[in-house]
Amino acid sequence: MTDAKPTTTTASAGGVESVDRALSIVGCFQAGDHALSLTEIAARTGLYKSTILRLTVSLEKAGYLVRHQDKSYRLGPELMRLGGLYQRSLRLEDHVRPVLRQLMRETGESASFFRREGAWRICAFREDSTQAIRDHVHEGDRLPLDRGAAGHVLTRFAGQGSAADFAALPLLSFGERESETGAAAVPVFSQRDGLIGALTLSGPLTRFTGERVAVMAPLLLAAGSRLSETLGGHYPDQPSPCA
Amino acid sequence: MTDAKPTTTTASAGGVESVDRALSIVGCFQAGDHALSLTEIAARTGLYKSTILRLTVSLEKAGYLVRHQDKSYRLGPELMRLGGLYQRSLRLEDHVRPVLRQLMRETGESASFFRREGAWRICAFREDSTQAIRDHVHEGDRLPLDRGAAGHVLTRFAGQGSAADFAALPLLSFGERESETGAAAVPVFSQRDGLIGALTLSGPLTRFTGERVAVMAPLLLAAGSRLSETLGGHYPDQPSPCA
DNA sequence: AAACACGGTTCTATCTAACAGAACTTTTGC
DNA sequence: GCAAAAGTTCTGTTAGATAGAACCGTGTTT
Repeated sequence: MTDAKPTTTTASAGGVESVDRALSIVGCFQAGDHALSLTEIAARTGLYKSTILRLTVSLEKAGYLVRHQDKSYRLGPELMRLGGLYQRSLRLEDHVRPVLRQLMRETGESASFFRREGAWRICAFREDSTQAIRDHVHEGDRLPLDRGAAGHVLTRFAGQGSAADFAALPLLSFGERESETGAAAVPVFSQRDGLIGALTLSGPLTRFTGERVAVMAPLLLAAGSRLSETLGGHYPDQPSPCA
Repeated sequence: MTDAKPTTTTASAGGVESVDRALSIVGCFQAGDHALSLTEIAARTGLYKSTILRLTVSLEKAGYLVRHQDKSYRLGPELMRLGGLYQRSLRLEDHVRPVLRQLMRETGESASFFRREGAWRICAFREDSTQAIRDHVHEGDRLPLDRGAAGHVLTRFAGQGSAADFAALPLLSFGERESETGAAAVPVFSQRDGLIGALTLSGPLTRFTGERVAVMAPLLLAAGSRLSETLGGHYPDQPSPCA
């Protein structure tokens, strides 16, 4: 074994060890990586090169990795195709995307929709602000659930939320995850699934002053309420049209 | 073995069989699938349920699948994160996206950037037309290389292209891949890699008349040339600024 | 020109991980 | 309530996967 240890283990968790290893190869790619050498992958995963060579043949066949002539490995296009399948399997884009676009137009800040997945929140949809200074989150990014306005919404409204919870909306954060980023978020409900996500505005702290938040808040609340209604859910004091 | 046979085989191709199997589980999800049952996955992959149950534990741990309380499986968020990593690893978005947006604004049709990956072409970036009637391709989609204007560009200009090839631009297609879709495409070059992709306009045949194509052609050619220059490549008769 | 370092590739003895598929349990539909 | 279908558990067998040494090719240094 080379000096780094694989982070995955099947000892107590079930699963198939060689699948774990293969996916750890894919998972060792990071933002900013253009390509990785065999040696670099070995260093990052702790797997023997001979093991990697065999595992990567399967990954290449499936389109998860591409090997180039200089022997380097790059992530492959099948990941993007599957990522799009995942995003569309949520069946939310037609509802969420227009609302994000409008919020971005109205407020000038980046508008995102986060979903909870286990102990994380996933940026499922995003419309970046057109301003040069903005926070950088990408669709697909996985962020911690215990930090940021969206994380607080996804935690606090998991059980539908009380009147006091709603009265506190939008939930705000100042530099919790990224020291210079502010955010405001509200919940989104559907009829079938209850809380399905958090609608969020985010940007640099300098643009999240009290005055600016006072302007954004009613727009965000209205958008969250309207989107919930579109999906068959509703905020309190606004009965569902189906009720 | 259940009645369907797995499509992947390692008999002559190398690789690790259980990794092939695991990835065939992920790969059996199709557009329109919201969730799949264990039985449905077994039918699509030809794997025993007991085998699937073990393989999916690894896939769930890695975030590629999510198992819900009703026992169904859905694609997981890690795919979207990795898909985004792949897209950004191309290091093209900052150059390509603005050009696609402008082309879409100027022409009203969907603008895409396709890359070749083996025997396929991948839609790496896309700006959908805002018109209600438009063709439906998504970023990440994999399309055949031997059909469509973009496919012809990626084939014909692989070796830089001759003067006659450039004179024929933009390459056109009418209902080759989708019977009601028209497309026009030009190549994009970079200094380091030569042909890196095809810039494409596409839409319903009814909007790809001779007159309409005559309007689009110079806009598309200018965009392809400009984008190539931005990336250090160039079209003939337009020497590289670095030369 | 020779030696060395590094990255990538091949090979194989060993062992255990993975599978097939039966049996069992739970859920669903009639 | 019962049958069918879906999901889950179990285990004997063996073939597949690994560890890691040996080898090869390329680039650098002396």
